[in-house]
Amino acid sequence: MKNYLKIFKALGDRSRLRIVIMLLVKPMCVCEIREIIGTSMSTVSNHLRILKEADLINFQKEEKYINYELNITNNLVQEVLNILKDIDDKIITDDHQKAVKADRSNLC
Amino acid sequence: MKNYLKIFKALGDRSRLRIVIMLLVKPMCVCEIREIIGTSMSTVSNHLRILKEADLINFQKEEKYINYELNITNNLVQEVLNILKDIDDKIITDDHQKAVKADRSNLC
DNA sequence: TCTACATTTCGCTAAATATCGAAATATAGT
DNA sequence: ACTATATTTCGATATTTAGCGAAATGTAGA
Repeated sequence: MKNYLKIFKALGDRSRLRIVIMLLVKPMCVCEIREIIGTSMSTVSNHLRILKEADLINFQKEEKYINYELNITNNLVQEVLNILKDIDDKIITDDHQKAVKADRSNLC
Repeated sequence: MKNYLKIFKALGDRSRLRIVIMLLVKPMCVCEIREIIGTSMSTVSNHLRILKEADLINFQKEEKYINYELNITNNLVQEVLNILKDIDDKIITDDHQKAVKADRSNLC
């Protein structure tokens, strides 16, 4: 039950739900996510820690940056992501567009 | 996005997750749920209110009691319940057995 | 090794929330 | 209409949590 609780708790926060859905577009670094969510770096970092502990995401080093990505190797996460794909929401659409355009060389 | 957030927030609490899963067994009244969860009546009532506001459950009068039941008319709820069916957990199994045996005439 | 910079950790505050018992409400059955 | 009882609401408290800025950490590249 604990893994389910962690996932639901993680997704029960507006910022974290937005982060997970924008990672459907592509893996991103803390800087890029921060720019889209609009909170401080430390806050984003904390959200990412919680998402990681719920096993929703992973990270990978790439040059100077740490890329955060959805953990699609987890079956439960896959099922949840499948549900999230149906979300129809203006903020989510905007986030999506910003994620596509996100360019770390201009932000970080 | 709001409906998703409400559902995830509602399910991100241990007691509420247990309630939802035990309602998969059968509709139950506050008394019966209280007996299984083990908190006060008012706490259970509050959890049920939150689950109702997330559109996860409905209620129906039956004699002296109010039966709470899963709202399977909601598509999103259906998808979520489908995920929850896979939970393998001792507390959940125990709850399930207690729900089967629950007899309001001895409790309420 | 030094520097620049991406990220995390820490300490704090404000807001949200789970829980309780007591009081209020509603209603079924006499 | 009265009574018993099922349920909700209220007010209070303790815990959790989201957010911040500053300081610490880690590391890529010069």
